[in-house]
Amino acid sequence: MASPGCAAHLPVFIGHPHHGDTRMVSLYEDIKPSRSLLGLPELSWPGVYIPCCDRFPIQENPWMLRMAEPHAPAALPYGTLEPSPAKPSQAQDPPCGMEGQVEERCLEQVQTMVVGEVLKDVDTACKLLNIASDPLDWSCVHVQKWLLWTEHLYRLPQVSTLFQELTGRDLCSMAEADFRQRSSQFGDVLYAHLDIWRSAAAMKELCPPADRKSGKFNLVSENLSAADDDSWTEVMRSYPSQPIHLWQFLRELLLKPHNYSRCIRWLNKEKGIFKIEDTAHVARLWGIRKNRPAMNYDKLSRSIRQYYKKGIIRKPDVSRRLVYQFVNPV
DNA sequence: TAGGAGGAGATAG
DNA sequence: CTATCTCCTCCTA
Repeated sequence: MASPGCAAHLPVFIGHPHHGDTRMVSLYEDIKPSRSLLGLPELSWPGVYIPCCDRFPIQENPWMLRMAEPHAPAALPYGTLEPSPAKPSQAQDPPCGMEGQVEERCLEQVQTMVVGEVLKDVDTACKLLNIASDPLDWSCVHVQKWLLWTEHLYRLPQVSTLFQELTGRDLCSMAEADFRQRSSQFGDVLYAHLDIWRSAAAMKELCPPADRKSGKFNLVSENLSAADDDSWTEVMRSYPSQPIHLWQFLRELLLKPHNYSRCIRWLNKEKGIFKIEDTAHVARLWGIRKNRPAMNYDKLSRSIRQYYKKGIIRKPDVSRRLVYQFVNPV
Protein backbone atom coordinates (compact mmCIF):
# COMPACT_ATOMS: atom_id res chain seq x y z
CA MET A 1 0.00 0.00 0.00
CA ALA A 2 2.92 2.30 0.48
CA SER A 3 4.77 3.45 -2.50
CA PRO A 4 8.49 3.87 -1.94
CA GLY A 5 9.21 7.08 -0.21
CA CYS A 6 5.59 7.74 0.35
CA ALA A 7 4.40 5.77 3.30
CA ALA A 8 0.69 5.43 3.83
CA HIS A 9 -1.37 5.86 6.92
CA LEU A 10 -3.19 2.88 8.18
CA PRO A 11 -6.11 3.77 10.39
CA VAL A 12 -6.75 1.24 13.10
CA PHE A 13 -9.76 1.76 15.26
CA ILE A 14 -9.26 0.44 18.69
CA GLY A 15 -12.65 -0.37 20.03
CA HIS A 16 -15.24 1.17 17.82
CA PRO A 17 -14.66 4.19 15.64
CA HIS A 18 -18.16 5.52 16.07
CA HIS A 19 -18.02 5.63 19.79
CA GLY A 20 -16.59 8.26 22.01
CA ASP A 21 -14.92 5.73 24.24
CA THR A 22 -12.91 4.46 21.37
CA ARG A 23 -9.20 4.41 21.82
CA MET A 24 -7.98 5.10 18.42
CA VAL A 25 -4.60 5.37 16.92
CA SER A 26 -3.36 5.48 13.42
CA LEU A 27 -0.76 2.99 12.49
CA TYR A 28 1.82 4.34 10.23
CA GLU A 29 3.35 1.92 7.89
CA ASP A 30 6.86 2.79 7.15
CA ILE A 31 8.12 1.61 3.80
CA LYS A 32 7.24 -2.03 4.25
CA PRO A 33 3.62 -3.05 4.31
CA SER A 34 2.67 -4.85 7.47
CA ARG A 35 2.20 -8.02 5.47
CA SER A 36 5.93 -8.17 5.23
CA LEU A 37 6.03 -9.42 8.78
CA LEU A 38 4.63 -12.71 7.63
CA GLY A 39 8.01 -14.30 7.64
CA LEU A 40 9.40 -12.52 10.63
CA PRO A 41 10.17 -14.51 13.73
CA GLU A 42 9.61 -11.70 16.20
CA LEU A 43 6.12 -10.64 17.09
CA SER A 44 6.23 -6.99 16.46
CA TRP A 45 5.16 -4.93 13.55
CA PRO A 46 8.15 -3.31 11.94
CA GLY A 47 7.53 0.26 11.10
CA VAL A 48 4.40 0.55 13.17
CA TYR A 49 4.42 4.12 14.18
CA ILE A 50 2.09 6.09 16.38
CA PRO A 51 1.61 9.51 14.89
CA CYS A 52 0.14 10.90 18.07
CA CYS A 53 3.70 10.85 19.38
CA ASP A 54 4.40 13.47 16.77
CA ARG A 55 1.55 15.63 17.74
CA PHE A 56 2.21 15.51 21.45
CA PRO A 57 5.73 15.88 22.73
CA ILE A 58 6.21 12.93 25.02
CA GLN A 59 6.76 14.97 28.16
CA GLU A 60 3.53 16.84 27.57
CA ASN A 61 1.46 13.96 26.45
CA PRO A 62 -0.80 12.62 29.18
CA TRP A 63 -1.83 9.76 26.94
CA MET A 64 1.75 8.65 26.64
CA LEU A 65 2.42 9.14 30.32
CA ARG A 66 -0.50 6.93 31.21
CA MET A 67 1.09 4.10 29.31
CA ALA A 68 3.11 3.27 32.39
CA GLU A 69 0.02 3.19 34.55
CA PRO A 70 -2.00 0.05 35.03
CA HIS A 71 -5.13 1.35 33.36
CA ALA A 72 -6.33 2.09 29.91
CA PRO A 73 -5.15 5.11 28.00
CA ALA A 74 -7.57 7.96 27.66
CA ALA A 75 -9.75 8.01 24.62
CA LEU A 76 -8.64 9.88 21.61
CA PRO A 77 -11.71 11.50 20.16
CA TYR A 78 -12.85 10.36 16.78
CA GLY A 79 -11.73 12.87 14.26
CA THR A 80 -8.30 13.38 15.69
CA LEU A 81 -7.14 10.66 13.42
CA GLU A 82 -6.56 12.84 10.43
CA PRO A 83 -3.25 11.68 9.09
CA SER A 84 -0.68 13.96 10.54
CA PRO A 85 2.31 14.75 8.39
CA ALA A 86 4.53 11.74 8.41
CA LYS A 87 7.80 12.20 10.17
CA PRO A 88 9.56 8.90 9.76
CA SER A 89 12.89 10.34 10.65
CA GLN A 90 11.62 11.32 14.04
CA ALA A 91 10.26 7.89 14.66
CA GLN A 92 13.42 6.24 13.54
CA ASP A 93 15.88 8.50 15.31
CA PRO A 94 17.81 6.40 17.73
CA PRO A 95 17.00 7.53 21.23
CA CYS A 96 19.95 8.55 23.31
CA GLY A 97 20.68 7.99 26.99
CA MET A 98 18.24 7.03 29.69
CA GLU A 99 15.57 9.31 28.36
CA GLY A 100 15.88 7.64 25.01
CA GLN A 101 15.59 4.18 26.54
CA VAL A 102 12.50 5.16 28.45
CA GLU A 103 11.01 6.63 25.31
CA GLU A 104 11.88 3.54 23.36
CA ARG A 105 10.34 1.30 25.98
CA CYS A 106 7.30 3.50 26.04
CA LEU A 107 6.97 3.23 22.30
CA GLU A 108 7.40 -0.51 22.49
CA GLN A 109 4.62 -0.66 25.05
CA VAL A 110 2.37 1.39 22.85
CA GLN A 111 3.15 -0.79 19.88
CA THR A 112 2.46 -3.89 21.91
CA MET A 113 -0.83 -2.48 23.11
CA VAL A 114 -1.84 -1.47 19.63
CA VAL A 115 -1.00 -4.83 18.15
CA GLY A 116 -2.74 -6.60 21.00
CA GLU A 117 -5.82 -4.46 20.51
CA VAL A 118 -5.80 -5.12 16.80
CA LEU A 119 -5.70 -8.84 17.43
CA LYS A 120 -8.54 -8.52 19.90
CA ASP A 121 -10.62 -6.48 17.49
CA VAL A 122 -10.05 -8.97 14.73
CA ASP A 123 -11.05 -11.74 17.12
CA THR A 124 -14.19 -9.90 18.09
CA ALA A 125 -15.12 -9.26 14.50
CA CYS A 126 -14.51 -12.91 13.62
CA LYS A 127 -16.86 -14.01 16.34
CA LEU A 128 -19.52 -11.49 15.50
CA LEU A 129 -19.37 -12.28 11.81
CA ASN A 130 -18.75 -15.96 12.26
CA ILE A 131 -15.86 -15.99 9.84
CA ALA A 132 -12.35 -17.36 10.07
CA SER A 133 -9.65 -14.96 11.14
CA ASP A 134 -7.50 -15.86 8.17
CA PRO A 135 -8.84 -14.19 5.01
CA LEU A 136 -7.40 -17.05 2.97
CA ASP A 137 -10.11 -19.28 4.41
CA TRP A 138 -13.01 -17.05 3.43
CA SER A 139 -15.70 -18.04 1.00
CA CYS A 140 -17.47 -15.45 -1.16
CA VAL A 141 -20.12 -15.10 1.52
CA HIS A 142 -17.45 -14.51 4.16
CA VAL A 143 -15.83 -11.88 1.97
CA GLN A 144 -19.16 -10.09 1.64
CA LYS A 145 -19.68 -10.23 5.40
CA TRP A 146 -16.24 -8.82 5.98
CA LEU A 147 -16.87 -6.06 3.45
CA LEU A 148 -20.18 -5.16 5.07
CA TRP A 149 -18.43 -5.08 8.40
CA THR A 150 -15.65 -2.89 7.06
CA GLU A 151 -18.19 -0.54 5.48
CA HIS A 152 -19.87 -0.33 8.82
CA LEU A 153 -16.63 0.14 10.74
CA TYR A 154 -15.21 2.88 8.60
CA ARG A 155 -18.53 4.31 7.52
CA LEU A 156 -17.78 3.70 3.90
CA PRO A 157 -20.44 3.92 1.25
CA GLN A 158 -21.51 0.60 -0.20
CA VAL A 159 -18.39 -1.01 -1.60
CA SER A 160 -19.24 -4.66 -1.10
CA THR A 161 -21.01 -4.77 -4.46
CA LEU A 162 -17.72 -3.95 -6.14
CA PHE A 163 -16.11 -7.10 -4.78
CA GLN A 164 -18.66 -9.76 -5.56
CA GLU A 165 -17.88 -13.35 -6.45
CA LEU A 166 -14.49 -13.16 -4.76
CA THR A 167 -13.17 -15.61 -2.22
CA GLY A 168 -10.75 -14.59 0.48
CA ARG A 169 -7.96 -16.15 -1.53
CA ASP A 170 -8.94 -14.04 -4.55
CA LEU A 171 -8.96 -10.97 -2.36
CA CYS A 172 -5.55 -11.75 -0.91
CA SER A 173 -4.06 -12.24 -4.33
CA MET A 174 -5.16 -8.76 -5.38
CA ALA A 175 -2.70 -5.90 -5.31
CA GLU A 176 -3.59 -2.51 -3.95
CA ALA A 177 -3.96 -1.30 -7.52
CA ASP A 178 -6.68 -3.92 -8.06
CA PHE A 179 -8.53 -2.61 -5.02
CA ARG A 180 -8.20 0.92 -6.31
CA GLN A 181 -9.45 -0.19 -9.68
CA ARG A 182 -12.64 -1.50 -8.11
CA SER A 183 -13.03 1.44 -5.79
CA SER A 184 -10.86 4.41 -6.62
CA GLN A 185 -11.93 6.19 -3.45
CA PHE A 186 -11.84 3.46 -0.84
CA GLY A 187 -9.80 0.68 -2.42
CA ASP A 188 -6.77 1.67 -0.40
CA VAL A 189 -8.71 1.62 2.88
CA LEU A 190 -10.05 -1.85 2.13
CA TYR A 191 -6.64 -3.04 1.09
CA ALA A 192 -5.11 -1.67 4.27
CA HIS A 193 -7.82 -3.23 6.40
CA LEU A 194 -7.38 -6.58 4.71
CA ASP A 195 -3.68 -6.22 5.32
CA ILE A 196 -4.32 -5.84 9.02
CA TRP A 197 -6.39 -9.01 9.04
CA ARG A 198 -3.76 -10.94 7.16
CA SER A 199 -1.08 -9.72 9.49
CA ALA A 200 -3.22 -10.60 12.50
CA ALA A 201 -3.78 -14.08 11.11
CA ALA A 202 -0.06 -14.52 10.56
CA MET A 203 0.65 -13.28 14.02
CA LYS A 204 -1.88 -15.61 15.57
CA GLU A 205 -0.21 -18.46 13.83
CA LEU A 206 3.15 -17.42 15.19
CA CYS A 207 1.79 -16.79 18.64
CA PRO A 208 -1.22 -18.92 19.62
CA PRO A 209 -3.85 -17.45 21.96
CA ALA A 210 -2.52 -19.34 24.97
CA ASP A 211 0.88 -17.73 24.52
CA ARG A 212 -0.67 -14.38 24.03
CA LYS A 213 -2.66 -14.79 27.21
CA SER A 214 0.46 -15.32 29.26
CA GLY A 215 2.89 -13.42 27.15
CA LYS A 216 3.58 -9.90 26.16
CA PHE A 217 0.16 -9.26 24.69
CA ASN A 218 -1.30 -9.86 28.09
CA LEU A 219 -0.36 -6.29 28.75
CA VAL A 220 -3.26 -5.17 26.70
CA SER A 221 -6.02 -7.36 28.01
CA GLU A 222 -4.79 -6.90 31.55
CA ASN A 223 -4.66 -3.18 31.28
CA LEU A 224 -7.63 -2.39 29.17
CA SER A 225 -10.49 -4.70 29.86
CA ALA A 226 -9.50 -7.87 31.58
CA ALA A 227 -12.96 -8.49 32.98
CA ASP A 228 -14.61 -7.86 29.64
CA ASP A 229 -12.19 -10.07 27.87
CA ASP A 230 -12.69 -12.92 30.28
CA SER A 231 -16.44 -12.78 30.13
CA TRP A 232 -16.30 -12.49 26.39
CA THR A 233 -14.06 -15.53 26.14
CA GLU A 234 -16.41 -17.30 28.50
CA VAL A 235 -19.39 -16.45 26.35
CA MET A 236 -17.67 -17.67 23.23
CA ARG A 237 -16.72 -20.89 24.98
CA SER A 238 -20.31 -21.36 26.00
CA TYR A 239 -21.62 -20.99 22.49
CA PRO A 240 -19.06 -22.49 20.19
CA SER A 241 -21.58 -23.93 17.78
CA GLN A 242 -23.48 -22.10 15.10
CA PRO A 243 -25.84 -20.60 14.29
CA ILE A 244 -25.91 -18.06 17.04
CA HIS A 245 -29.24 -17.11 18.56
CA LEU A 246 -30.39 -13.55 18.78
CA TRP A 247 -30.46 -13.59 22.58
CA GLN A 248 -26.87 -14.85 22.60
CA PHE A 249 -25.86 -12.15 20.22
CA LEU A 250 -27.48 -9.49 22.36
CA ARG A 251 -25.73 -10.86 25.40
CA GLU A 252 -22.42 -10.77 23.57
CA LEU A 253 -22.91 -7.11 22.77
CA LEU A 254 -23.89 -6.44 26.37
CA LEU A 255 -20.75 -8.18 27.57
CA LYS A 256 -18.63 -5.84 25.48
CA PRO A 257 -19.72 -2.51 26.92
CA HIS A 258 -16.42 -1.04 25.90
CA ASN A 259 -17.42 -1.46 22.28
CA TYR A 260 -21.19 -1.45 22.28
CA SER A 261 -22.50 0.49 25.27
CA ARG A 262 -23.58 3.25 22.93
CA CYS A 263 -26.04 0.96 21.19
CA ILE A 264 -27.01 -1.51 23.91
CA ARG A 265 -26.32 -1.50 27.65
CA TRP A 266 -27.33 -3.01 30.93
CA LEU A 267 -29.78 -1.08 33.06
CA ASN A 268 -29.55 -3.72 35.74
CA LYS A 269 -27.09 -6.47 34.99
CA GLU A 270 -28.02 -8.54 38.03
CA LYS A 271 -31.65 -8.66 36.93
CA GLY A 272 -30.70 -9.00 33.28
CA ILE A 273 -32.45 -5.78 32.31
CA PHE A 274 -30.99 -4.06 29.29
CA LYS A 275 -31.85 -1.23 26.97
CA ILE A 276 -31.32 -0.94 23.25
CA GLU A 277 -30.06 2.59 22.85
CA ASP A 278 -29.50 2.60 19.12
CA THR A 279 -32.09 0.40 17.45
CA ALA A 280 -30.72 0.88 13.93
CA HIS A 281 -27.17 0.06 14.98
CA VAL A 282 -28.07 -3.10 16.84
CA ALA A 283 -30.29 -4.21 13.97
CA ARG A 284 -27.49 -3.57 11.52
CA LEU A 285 -25.02 -5.56 13.59
CA TRP A 286 -27.49 -8.41 13.79
CA GLY A 287 -28.10 -8.16 10.05
CA ILE A 288 -24.39 -8.36 9.37
CA ARG A 289 -24.05 -11.29 11.74
CA LYS A 290 -26.87 -13.19 10.08
CA ASN A 291 -26.11 -11.97 6.60
CA ARG A 292 -29.48 -10.26 6.42
CA PRO A 293 -28.86 -6.83 4.92
CA ALA A 294 -32.55 -5.94 5.18
CA MET A 295 -32.64 -6.43 8.93
CA ASN A 296 -34.15 -3.57 10.88
CA TYR A 297 -35.35 -2.99 14.41
CA ASP A 298 -38.92 -3.83 13.51
CA LYS A 299 -37.90 -7.34 12.54
CA LEU A 300 -35.35 -7.70 15.29
CA SER A 301 -37.89 -6.71 17.92
CA ARG A 302 -40.35 -9.22 16.50
CA SER A 303 -37.72 -11.89 17.02
CA ILE A 304 -37.15 -10.67 20.55
CA ARG A 305 -40.90 -10.92 21.20
CA GLN A 306 -40.82 -14.52 20.06
CA TYR A 307 -38.71 -15.11 23.16
CA TYR A 308 -41.55 -14.04 25.43
CA LYS A 309 -43.40 -17.33 25.17
CA LYS A 310 -40.13 -19.27 25.20
CA GLY A 311 -39.23 -17.71 28.50
CA ILE A 312 -35.88 -16.37 27.34
CA ILE A 313 -36.56 -12.64 27.27
CA ARG A 314 -39.49 -10.65 28.63
CA LYS A 315 -40.47 -7.08 29.26
CA PRO A 316 -39.49 -5.91 32.73
CA ASP A 317 -42.23 -5.53 35.35
CA VAL A 318 -42.25 -1.82 34.68
CA SER A 319 -42.42 -1.83 30.91
CA ARG A 320 -40.35 0.81 29.16
CA ARG A 321 -39.61 1.45 25.55
CA LEU A 322 -36.61 -0.44 24.20
CA VAL A 323 -36.06 -2.11 27.56
CA TYR A 324 -36.06 -5.88 27.84
CA GLN A 325 -35.07 -8.39 30.45
CA PHE A 326 -33.38 -11.77 30.27
CA VAL A 327 -35.52 -14.21 32.18
CA ASN A 328 -32.37 -15.97 33.39
CA PRO A 329 -29.71 -13.37 34.04
CA VAL A 330 -26.10 -14.51 33.90
C1' DT B 1 -44.32 8.60 14.70
C1' DA B 2 -41.72 5.10 16.90
C1' DG B 3 -42.24 1.34 19.43
C1' DG B 4 -44.90 -2.78 21.16
C1' DA B 5 -47.81 -7.03 20.72
C1' DG B 6 -48.78 -10.79 18.21
C1' DG B 7 -50.73 -13.47 13.89
C1' DA B 8 -49.26 -15.88 9.96
C1' DG B 9 -46.72 -17.48 5.97
C1' DA B 10 -41.91 -17.98 4.15
C1' DT B 11 -37.28 -19.48 4.55
C1' DA B 12 -32.68 -21.33 5.85
C1' DG B 13 -30.09 -24.72 8.01
C1' DC C 1 -38.50 -28.97 12.69
C1' DT C 2 -36.72 -24.89 14.79
C1' DA C 3 -35.46 -20.30 14.76
C1' DT C 4 -35.90 -16.74 12.78
C1' DC C 5 -37.37 -13.47 8.87
C1' DT C 6 -40.84 -10.85 6.81
C1' DC C 7 -45.05 -8.57 6.44
C1' DC C 8 -48.97 -7.32 8.49
C1' DT C 9 -52.71 -5.07 11.65
C1' DC C 10 -53.84 -2.88 15.61
C1' DC C 11 -52.67 -0.42 19.81
C1' DT C 12 -50.23 3.00 22.78
C1' DA C 13 -47.30 6.71 24.49
